[in-house]
Amino acid sequence: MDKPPNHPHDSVQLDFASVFYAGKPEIAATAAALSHALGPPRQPPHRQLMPLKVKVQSSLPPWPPVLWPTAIAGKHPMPFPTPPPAKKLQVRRSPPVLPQDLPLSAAKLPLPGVQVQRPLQQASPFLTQLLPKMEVPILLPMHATSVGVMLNSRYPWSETSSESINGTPRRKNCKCKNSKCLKLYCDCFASGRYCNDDCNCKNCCNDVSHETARQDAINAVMERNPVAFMPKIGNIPRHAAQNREYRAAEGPRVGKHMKGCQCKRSECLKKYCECFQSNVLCSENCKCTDCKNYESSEDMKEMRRMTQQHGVYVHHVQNLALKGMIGPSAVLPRAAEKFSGLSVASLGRDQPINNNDSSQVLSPLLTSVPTEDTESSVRLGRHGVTYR
DNA sequence: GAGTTTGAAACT
DNA sequence: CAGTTTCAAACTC
Repeated sequence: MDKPPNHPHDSVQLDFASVFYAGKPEIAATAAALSHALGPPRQPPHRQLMPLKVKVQSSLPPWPPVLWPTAIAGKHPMPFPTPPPAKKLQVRRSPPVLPQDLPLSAAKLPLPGVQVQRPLQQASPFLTQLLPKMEVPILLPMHATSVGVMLNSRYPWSETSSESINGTPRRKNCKCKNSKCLKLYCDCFASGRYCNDDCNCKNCCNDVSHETARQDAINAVMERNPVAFMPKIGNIPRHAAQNREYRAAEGPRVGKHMKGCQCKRSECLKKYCECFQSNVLCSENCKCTDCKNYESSEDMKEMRRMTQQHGVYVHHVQNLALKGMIGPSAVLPRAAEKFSGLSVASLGRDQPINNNDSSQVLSPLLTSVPTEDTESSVRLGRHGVTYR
């Protein structure tokens, strides 16, 4: 059994980075003001990522092994990692929900397997009044081995449930050979899990007996990319994150890949594409080529429909597309119809995002955007993306 | 099940 | 930071 962490557990720490991740830098400024009002942070401010720390009475047990509510966590309880260096983004604890979607008002909700006994609103009357009104998704980044980390994986929608969702199997076990399961190549590692007996990995160091090496690897990853363990899918509406029916609904999820994909050959219609695999549409974050993972793409619709209904990988659909039975020609008129009268800001993903390949259906809609070149036109559209 | 393709992660 | 290499999953045969 792992030793409890040596954390003071009488505080809840919000990190401004969370707010930045949520795309709300202005809220971060507010949080900074709050932080100032509540007193100096324990750690010196680091650039703009000055932590807001709210001291509250503690009734949390000092060391509950993080009991993931499902079997996702594998057979081992996740030990609380040792805190990374102060410059790293960190927070003391957070519930196992999609953090980008966690409003402060939801922080008081009891979550499976985790006791949240001290709602943030209780920390300060000021917070109580102000924060719930913000409707701000608050990220609660955590150490790389903690619950929050588990939200970062290639199967973001299977994180909160042990069962398969609409035929989508839950996380697979890895088969790593060379990475020792200590790099982000390993999905177990990337999602904060220990490998288990069901994995087929070799020379695995992602287990309790290699905790030191594992921690070093985590730190190394965080060094390269402080948000490496953050959830990859963001902008998920509050109700969606925890609503099983919503998650199981047919069609792409609402939300987007935070980093975006860079697919070149898969047209973002295969699981190579992280967006497609995560069942979200590509977004302005993506740098993909020949993307067909956008809302009105018939290819995408058909691919998803067949995948979900038959559980068969739908190369058939691609063949249809190649034969011209479905494809961009079917997309454009619809897009044109939808686009007419809409502002650039509503372009969204109703049309191909990236036209790096000029041979690919350069939509006349895009050329109608008054910009200097096509690429910038596309970018304008991307930044105006709206999701319902 | 072996081999190929793909794109993210890691490295230079 | 762009280009290259490594890696493991997805995919094909």
